[in-house]
Amino acid sequence: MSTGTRPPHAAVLANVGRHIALTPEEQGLFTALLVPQHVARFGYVLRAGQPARTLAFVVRGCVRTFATDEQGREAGLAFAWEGWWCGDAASALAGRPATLTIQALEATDVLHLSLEHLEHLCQQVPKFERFFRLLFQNGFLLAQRRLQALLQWPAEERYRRFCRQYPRLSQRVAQKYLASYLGITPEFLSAVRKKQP
Amino acid sequence: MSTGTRPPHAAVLANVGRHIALTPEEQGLFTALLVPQHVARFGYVLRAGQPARTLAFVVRGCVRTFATDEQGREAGLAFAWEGWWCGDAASALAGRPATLTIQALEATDVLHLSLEHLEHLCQQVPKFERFFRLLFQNGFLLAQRRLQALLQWPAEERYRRFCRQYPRLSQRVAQKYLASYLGITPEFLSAVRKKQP
DNA sequence: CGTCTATTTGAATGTACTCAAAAGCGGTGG
DNA sequence: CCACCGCTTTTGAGTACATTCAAATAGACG
Repeated sequence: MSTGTRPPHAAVLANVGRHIALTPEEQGLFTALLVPQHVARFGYVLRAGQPARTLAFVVRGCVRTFATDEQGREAGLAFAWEGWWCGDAASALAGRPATLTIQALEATDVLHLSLEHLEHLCQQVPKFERFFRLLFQNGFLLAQRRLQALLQWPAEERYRRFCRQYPRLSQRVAQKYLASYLGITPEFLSAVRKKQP
Repeated sequence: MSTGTRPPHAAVLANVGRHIALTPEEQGLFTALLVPQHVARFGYVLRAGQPARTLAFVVRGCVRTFATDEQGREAGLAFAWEGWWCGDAASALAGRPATLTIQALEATDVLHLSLEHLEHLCQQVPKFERFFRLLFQNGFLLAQRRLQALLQWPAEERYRRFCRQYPRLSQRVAQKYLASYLGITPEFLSAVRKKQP
């Protein structure tokens, strides 16, 4: 008879388990390092200027990662929802304050893993090197596909492809955030949508 | 008294050595897996449609990696010169034919490491997991910075920043390839340059 | 020196942006 | 549960940034 409550780390263990097999002890080692955080809608998982020390796994909810330039313009870099990782890895690795902001678009629960803990973990359980290799490898591949999209397709095509690739997400987040991710203005996205419903 | 010829794998060992320390035996294991290739100017390290099985380290010369769309438009994704790695990792990992093309811009020497060998190597010498984690991590960070550039800066600004960041490279490669990398036409790059010499 | 390709130049065009205002929609409180 | 308020989306006019096409010039390499 189930209690009805899922073990709090089941989702992240499933995520890790997709790439490496862990013993129960290793699972314990790992989950002991995770720090849960609840973030209200429109709250922040990370703000530019604050110390960036962690990668965060989204257990529930949805966030967007963006960069803000001097004129206050926002460039949407990524979305992350249940089962995805987010973070300002560049700043965390360099030991510098965050340059990126991570904002919750819904009530969101995340698990933080600090980079110090990550390094420890990799030394104690070398399998984790592999996991994070695959994680960054995947992030790299996704970023490269997005580069290609920005370089060679017009806005309308980028929008259509995004909707095909992430149909759920395109319904889930407000259009202004989609526009920022696609590299266009909300007004122009609206015009694009009128043509392609 | 030196022979005047540098050991053929010195450059790649130095590159790996920046992140992990190898014993002489481990160095031997690694270099035994590398397959050298010489590519003439405007020859190809990899062509779209061919099997993509390797990552390649540039010992000498300079290459560009680009994607070609249905209309034949090229999107410059990366340059690689002495001391950098290149490859179509996405295709190689998926076991599918290359979608990217890697073209030599000068007479170039590369060392190929197949992904099968990479996996073997990681199992025999787990330190290599770490090396490739850091390699992909770095690639991810660079790709993310480029995304930000494309999303929030106009062409002129992207060009100026590129010249500041890679002054040598901006002299080394033809402008048409630079333009493709910056996401603009050669004609417009020419106009931008007239204003900012 | 001659050929071939890269770069420059200019005019016409198109794609996407800015600014302003109206319409729509959703979350919140009454 | 409904109505209101505020934010998001839509609409439209005017503009800017970047492209396309064509042709002239400059540079590189054999």
